[in-house]
Amino acid sequence: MKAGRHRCFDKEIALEQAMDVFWTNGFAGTSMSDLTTAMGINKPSLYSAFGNKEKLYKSTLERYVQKYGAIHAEQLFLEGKSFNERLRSYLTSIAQMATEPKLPGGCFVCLSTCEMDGASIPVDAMQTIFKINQVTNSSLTDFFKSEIAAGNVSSERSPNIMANYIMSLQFGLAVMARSGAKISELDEIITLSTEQF
Amino acid sequence: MKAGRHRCFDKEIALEQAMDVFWTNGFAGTSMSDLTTAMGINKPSLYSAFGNKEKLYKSTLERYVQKYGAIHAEQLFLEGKSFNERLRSYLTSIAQMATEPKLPGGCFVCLSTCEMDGASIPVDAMQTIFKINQVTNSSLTDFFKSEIAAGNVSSERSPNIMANYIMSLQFGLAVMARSGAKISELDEIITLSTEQF
DNA sequence: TAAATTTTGTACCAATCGGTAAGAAATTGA
DNA sequence: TCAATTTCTTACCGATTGGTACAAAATTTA
Repeated sequence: MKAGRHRCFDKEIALEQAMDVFWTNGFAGTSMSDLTTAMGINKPSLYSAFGNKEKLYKSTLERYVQKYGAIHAEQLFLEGKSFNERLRSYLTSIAQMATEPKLPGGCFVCLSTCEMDGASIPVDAMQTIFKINQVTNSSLTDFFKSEIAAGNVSSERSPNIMANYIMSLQFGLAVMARSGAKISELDEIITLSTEQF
Repeated sequence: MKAGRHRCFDKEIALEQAMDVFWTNGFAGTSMSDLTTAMGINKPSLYSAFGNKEKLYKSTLERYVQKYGAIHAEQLFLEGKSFNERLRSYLTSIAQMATEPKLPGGCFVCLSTCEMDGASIPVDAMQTIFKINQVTNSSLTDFFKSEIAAGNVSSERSPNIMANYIMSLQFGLAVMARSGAKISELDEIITLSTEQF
């Protein structure tokens, strides 16, 4: 055991609480006071445990991807389901998260991507967001490649174009959820948007 | 002619400059100094002409809808084009704006909608954004209703569901543009997303 | 128990936030 | 020319911003 006073809070729980604040208000809309209040700690404790506002932000983004990204991606590889069903499961998983009352509305990565263009987000954090989207895109592309190889989907469509289409769909669902769309409406959108597969 | 010193700046030009700043950085990410610098005026001139930060923000939103919304909507009613072509023209018009190098990335309304959930945007402004989306939705719904009545599209699909689908598509395209997607990629997404019509 | 180490709470820092008071400058109508 | 009116510039307001110095409190090792 290392010497010194013990930390009075759970670092993992505090990180998730910070994630909720950033997810709700965005980077620019979140103050350090908002964070310390939600996390139930003082500023020196926050800075000691997480660096600064930008580093904490990046940590919450990575946490978000790890906590939710994997769950959604799993739906693409469910056994005993058709290609179309798995695609819809993936989007439905995202739609459920985006409308879950216990969570902030929409998708944290989508919100962060929207904040990207301006000067309000530090360059380092922008690269983090950009990379997350890049990984999502290449994962989806790989998925469509293998599905084409397996003969589950027409080879006339480019895997990358399909990946781009699904990405814009999930972004779109997230924004719709942010503006108050119900899960039933998102389900209908998903059904309509995957008709051609 | 009214008495008193003349205004040294063009109110309409200043409003568009403010729009660009909000469109780039969002409401929370924009400071009054950002605005006065971009508009080339002093703070008292800004407050005298536009009220305060929130009122100016709402004015820029209304300006945005008036300046760009109409152009996009026109595409839906072009004569001599099929239903599918007109739908694609509508989305392409949005995609071109969202990727136009001279403009901030994406769509101002989409960005604002993403900022909605938190406490960073005043309630009054949130209602403005909500209303804009509501108008877009009902306009699209009306459009699909009349196209169904004209026999240009299957009556088996609900007009409102189609409107929701197109809205999430345009939001999705805007976010993709915000993260650096090229117009050629968005065009491919549009083609794929309108195949079923 | 004493020294070393770590976290805590308080109190503070310069800079910026949104917003305004007050007077100089410019323009009109009389 | 002179009062009335409007906008401009400067300088400022209290509050909040992100971030830190410092010492008390708590814990381990010796």
